[in-house]
Amino acid sequence: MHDIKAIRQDPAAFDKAMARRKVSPQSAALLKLDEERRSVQTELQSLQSTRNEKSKEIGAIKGKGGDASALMDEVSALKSRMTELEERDRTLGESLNQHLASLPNVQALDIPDGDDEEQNVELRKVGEPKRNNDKVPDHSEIGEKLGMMSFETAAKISGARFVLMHSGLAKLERALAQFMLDTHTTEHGYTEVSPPLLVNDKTMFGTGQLPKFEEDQFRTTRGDWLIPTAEVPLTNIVADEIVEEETLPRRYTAFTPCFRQEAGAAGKDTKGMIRQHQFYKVEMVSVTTPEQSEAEHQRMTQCAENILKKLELPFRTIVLCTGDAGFGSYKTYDIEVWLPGQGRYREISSCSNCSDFQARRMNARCRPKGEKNTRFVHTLNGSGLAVGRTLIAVLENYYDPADGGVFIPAALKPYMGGLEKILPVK
RNA sequence: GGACAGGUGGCCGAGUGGUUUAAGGCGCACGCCUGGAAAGUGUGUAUACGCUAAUCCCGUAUCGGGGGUUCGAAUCCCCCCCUGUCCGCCA
Repeated sequence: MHDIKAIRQDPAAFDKAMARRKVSPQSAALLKLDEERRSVQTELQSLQSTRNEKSKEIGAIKGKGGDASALMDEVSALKSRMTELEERDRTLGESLNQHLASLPNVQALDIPDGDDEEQNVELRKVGEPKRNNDKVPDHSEIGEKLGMMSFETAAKISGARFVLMHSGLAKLERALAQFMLDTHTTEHGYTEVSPPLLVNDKTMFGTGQLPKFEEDQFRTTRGDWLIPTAEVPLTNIVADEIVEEETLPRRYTAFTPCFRQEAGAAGKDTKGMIRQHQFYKVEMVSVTTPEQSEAEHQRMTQCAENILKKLELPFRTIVLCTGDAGFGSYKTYDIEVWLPGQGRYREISSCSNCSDFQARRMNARCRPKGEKNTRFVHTLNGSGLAVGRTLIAVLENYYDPADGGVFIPAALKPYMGGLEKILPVK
């Protein structure tokens, strides 16, 4: 959501920012609505003022037993115009808000311009990618050969884009989640949260899933939405709140299932568990002051990277160009893990600074100590990490071609009861 | 899911159509008093929009949310949401 006052102040700058997002100039249409609305409000408020004053007089006259019918007629005469203005004000406000809510966030100035992922820029690489001399199979093949991963059974039970795991792999998934949560809570200072997984319209609007991305979501028969990421409930913790700035930054983490229709992804990643309707993810969310968000963004990205370092998985971090960044993003770093089975890096985490974009939609504000005025908080979210994709990365990077087994990364052994290796079931 | 009772400022709480500009209390902030503190005492203490140099002043809106009746609504009517208690169901 954008600040109409800021657009009023510098319409050209706003159009320029939208142009980087491939959005045509919007300020003229927005300001026209805004101007008309304010003139309607000015007239309406002056009529309300008159009405209030005269009604008070009527009260005083009647209190003394006098006749106020002349004044009452006068106020009655204002009514039709007032109703008209109220209606107009409402309509204009709605169109203005709808228009503002449909536009993506402005991007940071230091972000590379670009049309798609081809123009993303690599910032750093950590770890040595294992070249595929050993002919590492795809994770789905590894999993099925282990006898612990079945897309067929999942398809029978549910349909396409689901997977069922058992034994060692089911436990490995749980171990990964535990390990990530423990690291974030004990080393990175995040507060663990167990949030609702079904949320209402307002919440989905707050983080920007609605109204534009409705077709990507699952909805219950009651009208609740299944969260597509824990970012949604975690960020909305501060919705409609005014928080003291001393208490910022606030850092939340949660381990939840995520549900996505993958509506626009037909034909993409149909094999394996890269892209599913349901997957587990450990999410990080930070709420900060405007001054803190840039540093917090770096910090959060490092927290995500730290998980991969501990798991000794090779990765690279990239900054998304203007054409590839998400709707609410001010700046986004993606972390991509090396998958030997695919012979390339694949997204495993996305860390975004949403500046005040979500805060405006949620009406989430903060107040500097001792000051009267409030301002909007900044919100950030990042995967820390996508558990399913991390499991894939472990399978492919720790695969042992000698016996088709998978070694357990040292960091996970305590969570796997000391197990060294997952071996195929006989 | 059903029945009943509720939802008023940071908190408690009065208020069933008009001097309510939401009483009063608590808390908080600042001052007075004091050697210092407590007690006492005075003042202030929501958010948004508009106007504006301004966080002053002024205007408007907001008493869970939305709509309606009325010259005038915290108060009356309708719909919805939430909380509590009891019943039912359930892990």
